[in-house]
Amino acid sequence: MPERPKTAPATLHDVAREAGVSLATASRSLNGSARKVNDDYRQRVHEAAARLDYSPNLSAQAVAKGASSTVALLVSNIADPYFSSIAAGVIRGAEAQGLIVTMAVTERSSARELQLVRTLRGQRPRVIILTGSRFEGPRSQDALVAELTAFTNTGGRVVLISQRELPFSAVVVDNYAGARRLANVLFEQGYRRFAAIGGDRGLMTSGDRLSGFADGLAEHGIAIHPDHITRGEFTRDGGFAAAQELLTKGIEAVQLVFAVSDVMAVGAMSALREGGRSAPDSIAVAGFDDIPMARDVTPALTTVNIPLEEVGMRAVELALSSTATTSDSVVTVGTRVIVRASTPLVRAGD
Amino acid sequence: MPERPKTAPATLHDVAREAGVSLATASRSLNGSARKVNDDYRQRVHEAAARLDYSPNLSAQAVAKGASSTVALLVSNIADPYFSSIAAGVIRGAEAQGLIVTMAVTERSSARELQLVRTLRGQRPRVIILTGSRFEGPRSQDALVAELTAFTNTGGRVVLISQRELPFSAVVVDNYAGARRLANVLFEQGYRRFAAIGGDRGLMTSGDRLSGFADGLAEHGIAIHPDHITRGEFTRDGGFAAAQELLTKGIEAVQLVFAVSDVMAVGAMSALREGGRSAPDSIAVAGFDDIPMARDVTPALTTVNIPLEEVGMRAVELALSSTATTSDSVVTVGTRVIVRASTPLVRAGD
DNA sequence: ATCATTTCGGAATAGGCTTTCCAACGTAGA
DNA sequence: TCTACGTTGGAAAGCCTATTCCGAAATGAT
Repeated sequence: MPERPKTAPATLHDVAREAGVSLATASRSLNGSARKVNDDYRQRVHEAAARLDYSPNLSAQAVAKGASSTVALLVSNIADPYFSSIAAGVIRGAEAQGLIVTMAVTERSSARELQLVRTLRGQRPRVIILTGSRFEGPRSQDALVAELTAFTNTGGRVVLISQRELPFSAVVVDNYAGARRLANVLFEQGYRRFAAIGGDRGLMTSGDRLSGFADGLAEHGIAIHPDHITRGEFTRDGGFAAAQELLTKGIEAVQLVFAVSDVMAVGAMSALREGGRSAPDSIAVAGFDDIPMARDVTPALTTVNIPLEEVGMRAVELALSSTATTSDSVVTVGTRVIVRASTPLVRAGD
Repeated sequence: MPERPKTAPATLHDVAREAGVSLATASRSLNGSARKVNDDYRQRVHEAAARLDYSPNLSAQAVAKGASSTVALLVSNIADPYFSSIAAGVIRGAEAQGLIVTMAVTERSSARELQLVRTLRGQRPRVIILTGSRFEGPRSQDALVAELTAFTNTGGRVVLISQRELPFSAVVVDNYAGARRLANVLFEQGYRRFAAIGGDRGLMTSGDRLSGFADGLAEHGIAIHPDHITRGEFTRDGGFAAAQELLTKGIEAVQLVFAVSDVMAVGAMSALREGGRSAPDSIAVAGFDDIPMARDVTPALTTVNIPLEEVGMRAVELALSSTATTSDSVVTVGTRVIVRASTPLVRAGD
């Protein structure tokens, strides 16, 4: 039978009184303090705590200790499978260390991102993890860097995911190499004439994947015609629109469309289908990320696997590892080309 | 140029000293206090704060005010699009109220759920939101109810999503009615012979949808043969396995498979395809939830739309609305049948 | 010009917890 | 039996902020 305190939560003070011990003893009993307390007392305190439904006030603990037990995570859009997979990894990694995750979404706005970092910093989290690729360009990030630096100066850790340009630790994906290898694999499957769908100009992830892909093709003396590269938002709808644009421009001769992310590839496949060029029969499509959904669309999507959940876990580990204390370190996770039904072998003479 | 405090974050005290005012004045200047402070002072304080990279300590504020500014959200699995869409809504709703969201994942384990509620309660969040349907059954939830009751007794708000059995406020989806309507629509499209895939027995969401569907068919004198109902985990793989089981049992005559969730339906489509019964030509498939992905699979999935993001927002609003203070209230959100390519019209005589 | 009000800065207290410091106790060694 | 030392409980200080309570200054009215 739980009590009915009606109003204020039980405090440690209440527990101490109920157990007939001092505050200090109660505190030492209920958390793993360095000092021992007599088993009799321990027990009395625990019983009293149970009786009062006591739950330690984490905020008060944070104030007293000067360190909270949270990890702050910023994502562009939690409903996007790319980010939600990373978030799952972050949550798992944090939990392994007994930390709680607080999350905020930036909606891909730098202004919001800055604002959120400001707010989140107030939580005094142990770590702030930023995902979602930044825009290139010199000055655009100054305020953010200043804010993050202030945070690290006071003992906080910052980890960037998939972003190496800012002076902080990072978990990065070798987008360039992955895309390059993808291009090679596709060439070997017989593809020769390509189109590409990128993210907004200046988005680094998109840029790296695009140039990796282009360089991979260049190894075989192939170039993508500039008219066959379109750009859109880094979303399903962005991919849809970009593919429509390709159709308008005319891609009759094109055999395969490479989209720089799976969500864009999925949108593109829908647009292509509506435009009468269904994959895989009329045109092939490849993506990047290997989000869970890539397996289940029809045709299943050829893509470059990133161990998304591992990326999230690694970010937490990196932040908390001692080496990260002294200097910024970068962990690179590998990628793997995954060939599925969306890019069948090209018949000779096609 | 940010300072280099090297160690401890600047405190309000530091700001006050730097600005040459009292602690009280600094506090009143930096947050929207009820009392006014002279513009000169305000300015001085703000400048000092900027100079010191001051960021208010949210934990300390929470202790001083006796109320934190966080919302705690529990989901089964954040990588599942159903939950990540709801989470997006919760985050948006919380942000509208200036609240921060902390998230934890239960992995569908009651034990973990209880444990997490205990931990989260320590945050003294304004609201705890639980998603993921509970299992039916009398006593299994006692400990959880006790914990949540202790929380509400001390002024916290609890909101359940898609769950009406526990004595707390809830945002519920009319699963029964939606499934029933779906059955009617499918009947009108000409379907007569059905199979169904459910979640684990005892999972309420699954049960409601299954019985709604069955009742909808019963209105037209149709029943599903017991052999044509299988169950699996509430995941993509669960749907895959359940569909395989259906194939084994033999569903030659079946025209349409209804899965109680879209993720299961997606898994089922894959299994059916592998088994030589591709949708929509060889068999039709319908799901429930209308996750974003439902649009993009091929064939696009007929399903019952739930405004997932709205559900999340509503949960926050409900928790914070004054009416919820006095008694537990239930908000029901409507559903809408969405017909897509996975359930084409049945040719007469088929 | 005087008195009643209002305005607003500052000192002090509260809030829940951790931790340092002190003192009392018990044990062991001589 | 006496001293030295390690244990362990308790009192109190400290963490950072909000807010109450005072008092002084400024304002307005008569």
